[in-house]
Amino acid sequence: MQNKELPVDALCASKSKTRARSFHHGNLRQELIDAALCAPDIEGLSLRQLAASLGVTAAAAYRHFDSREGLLLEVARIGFNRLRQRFASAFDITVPPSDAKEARLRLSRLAQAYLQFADDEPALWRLIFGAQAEAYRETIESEGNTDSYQYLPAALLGLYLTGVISTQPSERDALFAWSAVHGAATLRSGRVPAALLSIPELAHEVAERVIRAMQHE
Amino acid sequence: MQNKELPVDALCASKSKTRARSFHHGNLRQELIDAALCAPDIEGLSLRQLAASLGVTAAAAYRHFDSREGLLLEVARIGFNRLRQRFASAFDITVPPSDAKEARLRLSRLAQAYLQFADDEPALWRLIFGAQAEAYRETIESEGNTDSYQYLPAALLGLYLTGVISTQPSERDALFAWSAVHGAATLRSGRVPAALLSIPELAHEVAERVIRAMQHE
DNA sequence: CGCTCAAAGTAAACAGCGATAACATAACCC
DNA sequence: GGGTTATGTTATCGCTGTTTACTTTGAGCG
Repeated sequence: MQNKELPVDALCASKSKTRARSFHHGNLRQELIDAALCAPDIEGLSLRQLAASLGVTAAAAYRHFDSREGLLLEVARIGFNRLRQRFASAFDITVPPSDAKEARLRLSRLAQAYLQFADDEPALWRLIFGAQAEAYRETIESEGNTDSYQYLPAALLGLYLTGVISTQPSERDALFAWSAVHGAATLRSGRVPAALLSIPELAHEVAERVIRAMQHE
Repeated sequence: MQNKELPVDALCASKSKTRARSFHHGNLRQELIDAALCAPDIEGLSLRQLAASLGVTAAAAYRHFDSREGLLLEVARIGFNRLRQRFASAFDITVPPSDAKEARLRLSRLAQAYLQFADDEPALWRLIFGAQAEAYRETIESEGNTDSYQYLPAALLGLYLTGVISTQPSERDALFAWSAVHGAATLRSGRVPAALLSIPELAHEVAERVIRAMQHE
């Protein structure tokens, strides 16, 4: 697992590196992935066009990937990693929240990470939560990459430990919270034009509503 | 607009009608739509295979549709209509809810309609809420088919009128409710294996949580 | 009844796609 | 340097959506 991703930089702009390598491309595998990451519609991209844009034949790609789906799987892997990194930036999961205010903030920041990811990288978002999402998810989870699922339960538990909610959060609580945030991201991407709220505002609102829904009587 | 849909019958099973029409098929347009409705993956279906399954050349389909997308648009139209019919069956929008209990039930039944549609017709669900959803939605809404959007605001207003919630529901309330239900449907289809709750139970839970989230202090 | 004509099918072709096989080149290692 | 291997290319296959030109059918009408 060689994570060369580095920052979420905008290397998407630079079309050709104008390096003009003679025969061996030198870095084709990574550049195919990078180019795919930049595509406006990752699921719908053409392997031939992608290869051609790197000045290479389509067949060359098959030295590095079993199939088109194999490339997309690799891209999806990066997508999941980027989302996980955003979760990790939302709050430090290893230390408990100091007080109720911070516990609330954690949930809000988690929602914000989710929404911002969908907004910043819509193509990647559609890839990993779109039609083929299940296949990618299964494959990638089977490789042990499941720690993304820790953050939401941890955030909810923090609410309980700081007294924001009075009962221990259940799996159904987590599922509802996830539903609300995921639905908000889906609706925001495309459906609602230009959006009523900014992403931080929306994240805050969704988080507060989810918390309120957990405060039984 | 000739709505021949009729019931959501299981005509999907019958492969060939064994009618053996000589040259003119007689009903090709409708049968193409019907066959597409039965496909396990509508977005990914092949026009050639679809035509062949009806004993007809692919080019014949172009007598009835501009393109493959044109056919899918027609299928999406039916999808939106079926969803709207399910909404209409959830409650009678022309009469206000009699009491608080019925107002709550209305929201729950609306959520159930949404979830049941996603569960009963997953391919159709993916088509109208999937990758190309925006395009279909825009086209179909521009034809005036927007009354599906009345039900959720109406249900929320009913909650206000019967005193379940104390403030008039805003557009953001509706957006959150929609997010929660849509997210639940998305997560349920595929992600959560076999599901923790039955659809009516899930619908009830989501509705109650959404209501609770609207009951500010 | 027979003529006409438009509607609705066919067959053949095109470009583009993913994928494979056979071949060519370049780099690396001893 | 020479053989091996990694990594390219070219050619080809079957499939796709789509268009063109042709053919068949059925319905209207004098």
